[in-house]
Amino acid sequence: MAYLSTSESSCIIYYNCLALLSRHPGPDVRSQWEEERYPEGIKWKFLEHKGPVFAPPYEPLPENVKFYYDGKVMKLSTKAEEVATFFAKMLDHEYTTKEIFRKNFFKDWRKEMTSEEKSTITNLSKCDFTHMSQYFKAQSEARKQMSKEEKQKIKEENERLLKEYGYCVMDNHKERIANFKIEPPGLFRGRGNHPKMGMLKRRIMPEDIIINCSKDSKIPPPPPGHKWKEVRHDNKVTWLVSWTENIQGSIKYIMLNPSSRIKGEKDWQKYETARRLKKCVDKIRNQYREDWKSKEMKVRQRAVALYFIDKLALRAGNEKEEGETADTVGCCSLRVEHIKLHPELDGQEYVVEFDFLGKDSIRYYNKVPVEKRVFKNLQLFMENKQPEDDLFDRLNTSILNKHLQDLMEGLTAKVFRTYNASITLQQQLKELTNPDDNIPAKILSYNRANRAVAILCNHQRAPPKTFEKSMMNLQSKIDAKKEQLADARRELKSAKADAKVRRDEKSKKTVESKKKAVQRIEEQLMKLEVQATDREENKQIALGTSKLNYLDPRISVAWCKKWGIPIEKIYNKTQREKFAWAIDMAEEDYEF
DNA sequence: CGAGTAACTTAGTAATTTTTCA
DNA sequence: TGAAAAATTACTAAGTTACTCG
Repeated sequence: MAYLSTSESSCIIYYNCLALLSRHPGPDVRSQWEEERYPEGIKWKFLEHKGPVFAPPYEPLPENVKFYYDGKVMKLSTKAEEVATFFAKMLDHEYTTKEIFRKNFFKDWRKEMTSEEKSTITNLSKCDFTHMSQYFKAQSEARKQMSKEEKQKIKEENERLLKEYGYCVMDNHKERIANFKIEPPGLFRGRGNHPKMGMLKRRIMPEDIIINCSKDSKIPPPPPGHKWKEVRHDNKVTWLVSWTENIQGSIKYIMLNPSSRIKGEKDWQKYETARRLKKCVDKIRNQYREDWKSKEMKVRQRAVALYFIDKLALRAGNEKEEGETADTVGCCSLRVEHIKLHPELDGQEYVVEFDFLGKDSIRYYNKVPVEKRVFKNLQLFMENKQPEDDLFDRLNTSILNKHLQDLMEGLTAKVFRTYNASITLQQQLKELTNPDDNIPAKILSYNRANRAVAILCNHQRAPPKTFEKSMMNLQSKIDAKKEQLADARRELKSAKADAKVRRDEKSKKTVESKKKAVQRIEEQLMKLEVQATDREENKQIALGTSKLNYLDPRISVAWCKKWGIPIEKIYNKTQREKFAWAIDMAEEDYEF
């Protein structure tokens, strides 16, 4: 598309044109869309939706499902029973064995009890939820055993819900909503060692809900007998619905799907900012290397932190309120206890050993050789400090981001992650793609490039429970295929011998077809082996997060075009929807 | 500044659906 | 054709960043 420029200022126009072209172009396309270059901060002009879908009401257990306290049957009040079922449903989970979880749960559960229940039920260990738990297991089993028709009915009901509540209209477009269902009540499951795990997540009522839509839209009615907390018309924000959650007191939102115009444009902008960083990253690197020598402690700390963020793709690391969340850190919040300095380690000089829990309590462990000056600075920062003291005591994310803003408009710490991820993919693809490879081998190269990024960003996953088994299955498949290949080769050989003797057309044909068979099997074997390699290398690494959030999709699209790889091999349906803008726009010569 | 809040992006895991293969 | 495995989607927690207010 010739009119597509990659400059940021034309993003909005481009996207709107694209959206229109691919949807239903009206007669006055241009003027209509050019109007939509909103003034500062305005996100939309028209917004209409149906409001959220609430969690289904609690259905009390059948009479024959019992709860036992201290060995004796006890009938619970509806409210207490509901909370008890939350615990019962998690009985098989490790959570329910954790002291903090049990303590928090019991405290919140007691709040829901009648005074009578409260005086009887004083010890969680005397509570027997096993019958309830069995009942739920049977229920889920029964759900699996449902007939085709019953399943179909449920599916249709879900589709109806989606059709009715899953879409909104924002400025002439019907857009998919990401999370139109309100989170149901349950027990809070934090990640890692969360001090609030097990607390009761209360049921959200219409009275908790703030609706955001335009004044001239049809305002969604609250459920009968209820009222919204508030209806507002704020077009400086993108959310449709919000409520305050009771565990951390934070606000939750209903927003649009990543395929929507508003999210797509923002995503595009993000990558354009990262590309602007590409242009000045050398200058910035020289600058922070100079700053390592600064007389000012604050400047030195800032420069070393920025070096880590750039080199290791660490997150900014905001301060967190102690006791409110799991103890995790990012760059600016690193403590002395999180790094070890090795003047020499395994033949390398000036090695820094990192060991800390990052976002989602995922462990970051890395031994990194650094420049001497960085090393000396770190020694300085750690002087006279306790393990639990901040490494960068003169620095926080606000100071760092203010500095970055001065270096480049729109630059913040997270832009470095985006930049380094995308540039790494591009460079790895160049390095790893072998033009002579077939498609599966090229895709392996792509996955390896993707993997390099995931490793850089420390995107981990728990190894799948069935990993070992599935590897073994694959290996036996490979072995079987090898045997099949040996057989086919033998057959080919004898056919050749036969043809030599007979010298007729028919036996020649047989040779040809046997040759083809061998080739086919060789290819199949190769595909299996590639698959095995790929899977093994992926054991603990999650590719999805970087693909979805850090890699400029135009790099991948261009790579597919260049090597004739169908885009479906790289992006599934959801991903193609999210990256529709990139798929239409990037040509094979696209450079990040 | 420093604390607090709002808005939005990024994240791993659980649940569900689709595909594969005996 | 149905069970197992793989792929996808749903879910919601946990980050970052900008901004306000005293």
